[in-house]
Parts: sequence; structure tokens; C-alpha cells
Amino acid sequence: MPITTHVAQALAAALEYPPEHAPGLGRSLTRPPSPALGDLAFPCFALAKQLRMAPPKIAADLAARIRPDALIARAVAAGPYVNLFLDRTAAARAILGPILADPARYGSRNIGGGQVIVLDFSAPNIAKPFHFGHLRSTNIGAGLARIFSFLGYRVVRKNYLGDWGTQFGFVIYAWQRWGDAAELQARAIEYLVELYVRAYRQSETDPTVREQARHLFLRLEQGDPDIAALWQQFRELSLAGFMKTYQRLDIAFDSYEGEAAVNHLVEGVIERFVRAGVAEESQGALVVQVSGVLGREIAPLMLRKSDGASTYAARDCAEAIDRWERHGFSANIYVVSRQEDHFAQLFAALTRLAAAEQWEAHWPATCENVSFGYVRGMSTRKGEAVWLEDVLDEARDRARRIREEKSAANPRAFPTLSAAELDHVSESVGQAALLYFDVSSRRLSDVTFDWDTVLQFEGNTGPYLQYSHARMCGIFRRAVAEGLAAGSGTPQAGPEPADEEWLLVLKLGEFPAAVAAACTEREPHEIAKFLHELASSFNAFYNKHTVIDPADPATSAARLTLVRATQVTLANGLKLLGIRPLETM
RNA sequence: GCGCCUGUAGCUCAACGGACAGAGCACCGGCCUUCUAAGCCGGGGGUUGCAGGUUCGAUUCCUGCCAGGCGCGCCA
Repeated sequence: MPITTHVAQALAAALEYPPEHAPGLGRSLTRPPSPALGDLAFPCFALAKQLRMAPPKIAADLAARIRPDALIARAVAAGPYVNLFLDRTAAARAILGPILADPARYGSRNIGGGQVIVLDFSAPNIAKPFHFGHLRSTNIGAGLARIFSFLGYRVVRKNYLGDWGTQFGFVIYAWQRWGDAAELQARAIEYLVELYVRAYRQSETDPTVREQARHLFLRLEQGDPDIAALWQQFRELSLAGFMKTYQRLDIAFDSYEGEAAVNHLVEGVIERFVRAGVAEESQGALVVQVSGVLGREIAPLMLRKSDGASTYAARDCAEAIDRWERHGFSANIYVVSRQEDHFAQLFAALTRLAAAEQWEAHWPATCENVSFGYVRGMSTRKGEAVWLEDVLDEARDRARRIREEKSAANPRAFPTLSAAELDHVSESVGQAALLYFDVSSRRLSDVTFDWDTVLQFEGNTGPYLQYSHARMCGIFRRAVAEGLAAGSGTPQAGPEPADEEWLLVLKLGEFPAAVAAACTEREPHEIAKFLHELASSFNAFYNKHTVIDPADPATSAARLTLVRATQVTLANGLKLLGIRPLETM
């Protein structure tokens, strides 16, 4: 039983509440601002309203009524708070026991019960660069996918590629005009992007370019075999390039079907909107009014342009309906930035169709747009985009250089690595810097790309977490060398934990709540924040105490157990963020 | 003009309506003959954009300003 559950029950008993009130009380438990004040704190403000008594009075009464037991050492009132001190030895066993009993699953819980979540993320545009800005959707989405899955949901990862639209007209126009097969062969994506940018730039001074591009796309829509063959080739080349990046980052999707794959459904769906009386004609276009549903003035969702062509919004409608029919999701989440209006329109239009057609399952209400902040300094058209592959390469190279400097300065501390191991470490550390940077703030805050900020290796960074993990693994290596069990057993009753050990234990107990918060808030940052606090607690402990002391086997064993619990918790959290826990650095 | 988002330390960012607003970077001072110094300990640094309101209590909620970002039917 988690400590907080036990404490909540003790609080309920002291208040003479029935046991079913305990979970509610447990939710308001916090940590006091300073460890000297206590291990857990219960604020009495909510009770003050119910009991019509001053909070400090309630706190004093409550503190006096809480009976110390095996876990609760004492309760003291401090103003409007009841602060609880726990029995460190007993509490440490209660927290560490479950971690060591099933290390790989610590932090997980079956909240999802096998319900399906469709998660749409990454979704790069074919023939546009996969630049640093795309890392946000990819990383946040992949993180959420792992978190949902860890909590018992069945996750369908969709990479809804932007593989349809006028941009292909531009690329094909450029290809027909300047195309060079050797270049395409040599460096597919970069070359396609150059073609796109070149055509787009020319269209800014020469409007006929835009016309020709539109015409080419129209031919593609009409099934012109030559154009279709080019489209197919460009799509495959681009996807092959994206796949290299995904493999590098250990990310895989269940589907790479893009907009083109729902084209055959679009006309049928538009027809449904019309027949249901939801769509109407406006200025020659076919639209769905959504201001009423949303309760504010907003442009309608456009299904068909005045020239008769269907829109991406119509494709999104068709795609959503198709998702529901295929997966029957409990949530349909789009990890897409800066398109709040579009998704509001999309969900509202589906809501109107649901009402008109009297659907039994009101699934449009389960559709969500998980947005995130803007990456500044990264416009494709202005040519200032930084390719993700280049950032990954630079991160890896810097990581390698730093490792070489450090190992040269202190050769004894650094194990000799084979070339392959060094490659793996450099790559993993570089990725950690990038991936952690992305989740080191809440997703809605804007970020500015800056090499030196993004590629930090010290302080609150990914490499710091990996470094902490590697230190722990170093302790286990020494333990084995000394002939000790490397913290694998169940926690034994050892000496009472010292302050630094105790704070680490308490922090470990908070991991499941951090994972749950990351899930409900759709916010991987919750885990990043926790891991930094965890590593920080560990390093404070590590610096103050020696784990392995051959002269003191009891303390060594207790500390090895604590370090093992910390290492597996850190590893679980890092994996959720897509960062590789390293045994050595 | 309308909508969404954001204003917190020099910089990058935290803080379920709760105790004295916290971390990292940068700066200053300490700590490697002991398990990796990519680390630890200490220090200076703040009118939380401004003005009101709600209440026992507001960085957090509401209103109005100011500033920035993004978007606003035939690009996707």
C-alpha cells in the first residue's frame, strides 16, 4: 500500500470519517516546504469550510488525534497544516519494496484497461524538410504514446503524413523544369526541398508559377499517370529519409498513411454532411457553420472550394470518421501546434454531423488537440530551417568531444570503450540533450532554437540524468567486484536512513504520481521535472555518503538497495522520454 | 478588428488557489589519494507586465489595459 494511502486512512480515522473519504484526503497531501518541518503535510483549509472552524484550530486538534503507528512517527500542527513525520526505516521498506519486486513496471498502473487511444503525431510534409521544429510533435507524441501505453492503454500511433496538396504542384513544376536525376538519387529529401523552395520563391515574383503548380496538382488529382508516378517516387524517397530519423530515435508508428490514403473517402463524407443538412453553400464554396456549436464567432469549416476541389479539412473529417470505424477509440489525440482554430472547427463540424445523424457513440467529444509552443527561427521558406539530422549529428559530435576531454583528464574514472561503444554513448548522450531540452519546459511555451542552449550537457539536462544513471551503474560494478549482491534483493531492515537517503526515498515514492500527471495533463514535462529532482536528490546523497564500505556490510547492503531502486526508477522515466539510460559514459 | 497562446531572477524555465515564488545557465567562493567533478556545497541576485476585483489567502481565478507570438473560408 502506498504511504499516502496509509496516511490518508489514518487521517480519516482521526477525523472519524468513513474509510471511503480517505482517497480524497490523500489527494491533498503535499510535501512541506522544508524537510525540517516534516515528511508529509496535510493542509486544513478545505476542512475549515466544512467544519466552520479556523484552520489552525483544526490542525491542532487533528494532530493530537492522529495515533502514531508503525509508519507514522508523529504528527505536529504548524499553523493551518498538520505535518507528519514518518518512521524512516518502515517507510523506506514500504516504498522500496514494490520498486524492487517489479522494477520494470514501477510507475505503471492499469488506468487504461486496454482502451484505445489514437495518437496522431510527427506528421511531416513530404518534400518539406524534417527540421528541428518537427522534433516537438515527434518527441511529445512519442512520449505520450509510451506514457499511455505504460498506464494500460492500447495506443495506435499514426503518422498522418502531409503527402497531398498544392505543394506537390510546386515540386513537380520545379522537377520538370530543373530536375536532375543524379541529385535526386544522391540526396533525396534535401534536393526535393530545394526544388520546392526554388519554385516557391519564383512564384513570389512570377504568379504564373503558382498557376502552373496548381494545374499540375489538379492533374495529379485527376490521376494523370506520369504525374502520379512522380508523386509516388517523391513520397517514397521522402518517407525513406524520415524513416532513417525515426530509426535513429527508436520511434515507430503503426501507420504511415497520409492524406492521400483517405482521398477515396472524402466524397462520401462530404455527401453525408450535405444529406444531413449540416453543410451549406457560401460564396460558391461548401462550408459547415460552427460558430453556434463553439459559442463564438469563427469562420466555417470549408469542405469544398469554389472551384469544386475538396479541402484538407474535408480529408481530416473523413480521416477522423475512418479512425473511429477502424479503432473505436476512447480518445483521438492530435499532437499538432498552432492550429487551434482548425481543430475547433473540425471537432465542431463532426459534433454537428453526429447530432444530425444521431450517432450512438458521441466520439467527437473525445477528440483532442494537444498543441505546443512555437519554435522560433525555423522557417522553411526563409531558408533558416535547421535539419534535425544535422542537429543530431552536431549533438553526437559534441558529446564525443566532451567525453574525450573528460576521459583524457581523468583516465582512471572512465572505462575504455570500443569504437562501437563510444559511438553508441556519443549518439545517446547527444540525443538525450536534444530530447530532454524539448520536454524541459511545459509544451505550450515557445522555444527559440539556439545551438548552445539546445546542446547543453550540464545542469538540468538529459546528459545529467544519464550521468547520474551511469554513476549508479558504476556503484554496482564495484559492488560485484567486492563480492556484494548489487542491490537486487528485497530491502532489509538496516540502519535508519540518513537525511540524504531519506529525501531520496521520499522522492522515489512520487514517481507513480508524476507518470499519472503526465498522462492526464498530456504533459511529458511532468516526468522530466520529476527525473531532475530525483537525480538531484541522488547526487546530493552520492556526494555525502559512500555506498560501499567493506567494513560495514549492513549499511552497504541497505544503500545498494536504495541505489538500485533509484537506478530502475530513473531508467523507467528516461525510457518514457525516449532517452537511453547508459551504464557507462 | 476578432480568436487562441504567452508575459516570473541578466538568460532559459518551474510552482493541484496555500507555508518564505523555486531550478538550471551565467557570475563569485569552496570540494577530486575513496563507487565517473557531465557532479556536490555555499553566495549574490524578484514590486511574478500594469491596474482593479473575487477570498481567510492570488504567480495561479475574473475584468480592463500594455507588450509579444500565432491564426482569422478557397495553402495544408
